Amino acid sequence: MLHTVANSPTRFSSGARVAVLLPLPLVGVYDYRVGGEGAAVGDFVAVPLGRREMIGVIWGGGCGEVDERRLKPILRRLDCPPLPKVVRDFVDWVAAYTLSPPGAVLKMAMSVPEAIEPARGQVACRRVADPPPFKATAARARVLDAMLGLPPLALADLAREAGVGSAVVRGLIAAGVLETVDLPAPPAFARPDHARPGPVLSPAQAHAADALAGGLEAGFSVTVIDGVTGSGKTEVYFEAVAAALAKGRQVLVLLPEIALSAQWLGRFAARFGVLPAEWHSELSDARRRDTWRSVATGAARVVVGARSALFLPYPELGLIVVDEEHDGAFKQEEGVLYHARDMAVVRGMLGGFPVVLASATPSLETLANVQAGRYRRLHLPDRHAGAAMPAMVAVDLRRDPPPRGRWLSPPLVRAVEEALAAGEQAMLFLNRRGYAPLTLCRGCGFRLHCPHCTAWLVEHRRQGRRLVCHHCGYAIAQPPECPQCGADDSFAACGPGVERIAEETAALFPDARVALMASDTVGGPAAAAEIVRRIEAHEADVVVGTQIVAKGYHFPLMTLVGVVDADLGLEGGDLRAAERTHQLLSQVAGRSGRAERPGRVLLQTWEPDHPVIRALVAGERDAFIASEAEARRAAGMPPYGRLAALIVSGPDAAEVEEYCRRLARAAPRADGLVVLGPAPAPLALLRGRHRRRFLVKAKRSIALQPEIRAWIAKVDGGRQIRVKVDVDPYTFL
DNA sequence: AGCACGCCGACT
DNA sequence: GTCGGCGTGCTC
Repeated sequence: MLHTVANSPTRFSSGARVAVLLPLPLVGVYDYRVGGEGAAVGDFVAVPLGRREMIGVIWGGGCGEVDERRLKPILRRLDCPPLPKVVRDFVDWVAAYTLSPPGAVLKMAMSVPEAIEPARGQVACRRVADPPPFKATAARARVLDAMLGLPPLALADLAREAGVGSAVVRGLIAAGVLETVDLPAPPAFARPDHARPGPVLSPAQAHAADALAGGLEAGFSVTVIDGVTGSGKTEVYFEAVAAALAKGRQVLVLLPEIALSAQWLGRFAARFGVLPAEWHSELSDARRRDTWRSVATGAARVVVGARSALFLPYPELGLIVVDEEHDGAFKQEEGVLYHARDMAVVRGMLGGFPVVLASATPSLETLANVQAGRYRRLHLPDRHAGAAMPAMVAVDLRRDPPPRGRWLSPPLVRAVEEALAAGEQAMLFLNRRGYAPLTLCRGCGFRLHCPHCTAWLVEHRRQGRRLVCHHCGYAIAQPPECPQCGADDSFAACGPGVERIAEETAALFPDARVALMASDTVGGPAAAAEIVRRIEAHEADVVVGTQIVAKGYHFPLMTLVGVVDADLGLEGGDLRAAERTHQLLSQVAGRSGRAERPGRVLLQTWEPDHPVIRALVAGERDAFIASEAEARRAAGMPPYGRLAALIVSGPDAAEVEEYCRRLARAAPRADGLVVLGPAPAPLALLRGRHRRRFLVKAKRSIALQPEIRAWIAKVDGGRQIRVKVDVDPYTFL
C-alpha cells in the first residue's frame, strides 16, 4: 500500500530510514538506509533491488514495517535535479485515481532510466589523418566505409551503422586508425521569444486572447476555447503561452498526434522564433534523454507533446494547453489507463496554474463542466479571414447507390469530377485502414479471423497481400486455398478500406494524382510532414485517408470532402459513438474550403434520418449536444454519473469465468451504485487471453476508487488472472 | 518489470 | 547425465 508520509521531514541524514519509490508496478514504496552524505525527499537515488541496481525516488520517511536487518543501503545519489514536490503529488494523485501502482506512474515520469544518470561525456570516433599501416579486414573496411559522409558517431552507433560488433571499432582505435574526440554537448533548447510580435489578430481573436491572458494571473482555472475549425484558436492560445513565458514559467502544449504536427510546429516557430522541445514515442533515446533533462533543469521552456509529456518533471510549469481536447487519442489505453486531458486539469490544480482546452468540437464532459460553472468558455464564432463553413449534404445511398463492387456513389463521383475540373483538391474520408475489412471464402463462407483475438483479419495490399489483425498485429500471407473447404483461390475481399477506395479513385480518375494517408502508410513524423507538404503544394489531387487526415490541417485548395461511410461508428452501442461520429465528421468537414473558396461536404449514408446525420446536415451542433446530454443524464452516464470498467483476463476461459462468478458474488452494494456484468468483453479473446468485463456505474457523489479497491481485494484470483480497472473508460474493447 | 528458483524434454 | 523451456514468486 502507498504510505502517505505526512509531516515527515524532507531531509534525512546518514543512517536514516527512507521510503524509495521504484519505477516498477510494485504495490508501494520500499525502505532503504540513507548513506554517507544524507539525502532529501525527491532525490533520484540508485538502490540495490534483489541482485540488480535500480533508480528510484525518495518518497518520504521509511515506515518501519520491514525488519532493520533486511534494509539495504542507498548506493548513491544521482546528479540530477530532484523530482519536484508537485510532480510527486501528481504521481500519487494519478495512481490513486487510476488504481495503478504508484511505481507504474513514476515510470512514466522517469521515461528512460539513462536520462537520470549524469551526462556521460559523449565520445565520438574519427579517422586519424595519417594512420599507421594496419591489417585491413572486411569488417574494418565496412566500418571505414560507413564513416564516409557521416559526422563522427559514438562507438556503439558506429558499430551498429556498419553492422559489426563494437570490438571491431575498438580494434581500429587500438590500431591507431581511429581516434576518439569529445562530442560537443547537445544543443540547448533555444528560448522562445515571447516578446516577438505575433500576427495581427481579428477582433474576436484579440478579445479572446485578452480574456485568456487576464485569467492567467489568478492561479488555477480551466478555460475552454470553443471555435470552429479555422477560427484561429492556435493564435489565441499562443498569446497565453507568451504571457506564461513572460512570467518565467514553463509551458506544455498537448496535441493528440504529435507525429502529425509539422504544420503546428511551423506556426509556433513563426510566432516565437524557435522550435519548442518535442516529446513523443518516436524520439531517439539520446533525444529523449536530452529533452527529459532539459525539462528537469528548466532549460526547455515550452514542450509540445503527446499525452506522456504530461509526466515530465517540470519544475516551473505555469500553463498547459490541451489542443483538440475532444480527441480520443488522449486516453491512454494500455498500462496506466488515464485521460491526458483530465489529468492535465489535475496537474494544473496541483500546480496552481491555468489550463486551456481548445477544440472545434468540445467533448460533452467539457461542455458539462462549462455549464456547471467549473470551466470558463471563450467562443470564437467566425472562421478566420471570412471563409464560410462548408455546406454539408447527405447522399442517400438507398436512392443513389454505387455500382456493385464499388463504394463511391454517382453524386460523389460527379462532385470529385467538378472539383478536379476546377483545378481544386478533393478528400475522400473512410475511417478504416487496409484494403478490405473481411475476407471470406466464396465456396463455403469461411471467414479468416485472428487466432488470438475475436476479430477478422484485414487485408492489406500495399506490400503484397497480407492479412493483418488490427488488435494484436498478427499477420499472414493470404493462404492459396481455403483452410476449411480446400477450394483454390476462392477468397473474396468484402467491404472497403482506404486502400481499396484509393484503387477505385485511381480507376475512376486516371489523370488524378491520388495520395493515401493512414496511420500505417504514413511513416514517422518526417514522412507525415512530407505528405502534408505535397498536398499543400498541390502535388496531389485526391487525398484518400483515415481519421489521421481529420486533425487540424490547412489545405486551401481542398474544396470537397467526401465521407465514404458516414454511418461507420454509429453502430456498436458504444456510449460515445454518436458524439465521436459527430466530432469526427465535423473535424473532417473543417478540412474543406478554408481559404476564399467555399467548400462542400458529401456524407454517404444509408440512414439520412439518423439524428447524428441530421444534426450535421442542419449544422445544429448545440441541438445535437443538448439531446445527447439529455440522453446521458437520463441514463446516469458520464459526465452525469461515474463509470469504471473491470476487465478480467486470463489464458483459460473457464478459470476466468469462475473468478468472475466469485467477483460477482462479492460485488459492492451501495446506494446509487450498480455493478453490471460479467459480460464477455467486446473483444472476448485478445492476444490469447480470454476477457470478461464488469461495468460499475455510480452517482457522481460516490467515490468509485475505494469501492473498487476493496472489492478486488476481497477476491483472490489465481496467478494467471489479471484484473484491470479502467476508470472513465472510453472505448469498450 | 527483471531475475531467480524449480521441475520436465532433447542434446553432447 | 546436462542445457533450457517458461510457470511461480520475490525484490526493502
